[in-house]
Amino acid sequence: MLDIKLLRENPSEVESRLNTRGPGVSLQVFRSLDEKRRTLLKEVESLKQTRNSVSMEIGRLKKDKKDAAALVHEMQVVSERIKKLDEEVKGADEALKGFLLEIPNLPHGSVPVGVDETENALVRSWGEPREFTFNPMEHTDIGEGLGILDFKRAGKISGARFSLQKGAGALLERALINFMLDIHTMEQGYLEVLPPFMVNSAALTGTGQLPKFSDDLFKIEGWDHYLIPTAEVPVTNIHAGEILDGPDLPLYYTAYTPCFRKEAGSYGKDVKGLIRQHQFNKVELVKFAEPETSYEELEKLTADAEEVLKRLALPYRVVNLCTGDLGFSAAKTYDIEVWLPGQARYREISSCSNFEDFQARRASIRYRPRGGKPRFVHTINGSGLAVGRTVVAILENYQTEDGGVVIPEALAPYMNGVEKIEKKR
RNA sequence: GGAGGGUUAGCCUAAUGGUAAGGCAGCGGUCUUGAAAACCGCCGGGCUUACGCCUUUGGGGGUUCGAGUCCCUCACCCUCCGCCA
Repeated sequence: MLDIKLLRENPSEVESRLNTRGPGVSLQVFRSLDEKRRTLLKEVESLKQTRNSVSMEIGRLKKDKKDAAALVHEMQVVSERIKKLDEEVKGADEALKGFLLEIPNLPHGSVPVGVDETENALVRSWGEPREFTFNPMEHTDIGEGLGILDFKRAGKISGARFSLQKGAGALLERALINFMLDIHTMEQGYLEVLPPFMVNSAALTGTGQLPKFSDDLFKIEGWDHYLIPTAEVPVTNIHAGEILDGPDLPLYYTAYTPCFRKEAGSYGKDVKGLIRQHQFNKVELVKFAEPETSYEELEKLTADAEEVLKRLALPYRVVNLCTGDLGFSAAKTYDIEVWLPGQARYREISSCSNFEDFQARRASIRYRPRGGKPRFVHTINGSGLAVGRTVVAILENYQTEDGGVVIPEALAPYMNGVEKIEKKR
């Protein structure tokens, strides 16, 4: 949610910055709603002032055993009017809030202006894609060939966009989760949390998935609960409605969770394999920081996610998403894209964003600077990393000509002695 | 699923239906070489240049001139019973 004062004071600037995300945002509606609300508020507040003081007078008269009938009658009329106006104010409030909840965040000044992902800016790249002496396969063929990925049976159990991992395939997933969490907790200072995988609608509104993107979410029938689309939702909401101590900031959290997404509107895209699933595992990094340091923290968080790829010796690049490709709640986002030899292209494996105070305002997450008044924190999060896509990257980058897969050296301690996944003869 | 108890500001704790009291922590000041103690002030949110005004007792609704207080309802927490990995 944007600061309402900013919308009042600089509507045209806000409008033009929002429009770099794509056409169609108009603040006309806001102006009229806001003015209507303030007019109503003025009238009802002055009536309440009258009622408050007269009611006190009535109390005094009754105490002195004097007659107050005339004043009581007068206030009956005033109260009726207040009741009616209060309803109008409530209506105006809800309309205004509803409007504000659907306005996306303002892009940061360092975000390149552009229409779609073709205009994202390359920030850096790391590692050299391996030269193959044979034609590299896609992860689906490798995995099915090794008997560690079984999409056919996953389809039988659950349908399209689900997977069944077996043997070394299941172990690899579990090893990666532990590997990533260990780096984040033991070396980078994040506190591990294991949050609920179902959240209520208030939490989803806090981080920005609701009210606008309910189509992407799995809702539990008959409950006000949804499966989480990312650990960002439960972890960011850990501090919803709280005032944190300034000296405690920044706070670093990491969490492993499965994530559930409908992937509505992606029909035909990545239908094969582990790339785009209704359920996938992810290790998430979440930070709460003071506004003055939030962009430094974004750089550090992105580097923390990159470290995982470096340890696994997987080539990647980092791009700065342009305004048109930016997510609803983000002010700035770095995507980390890993090299996939089977597809001969880079694919997103992590998305690291600074939300500034956009989520903090929606979820009411504040901190008290030493001795000062409460201020909204800045929230930063990113994947560290998407586990399923890391499996894809390992299968494709470490494949051998005989159809096997070598386990990256750094992962060896987590693989119970398995050094290479090989075909059974 | 059933029964009972609870939710007041960052924390703790009051308030015969009469308009949220007090303490702790924190911040500023006086005093002090410095600190502590003591004393004074500030210390939920919004509007206002200001004086002030409105609002806030878990959420929503009702009764009333007036609700922390009475009624209804929902959420959450605690205790016990039932069921259960």
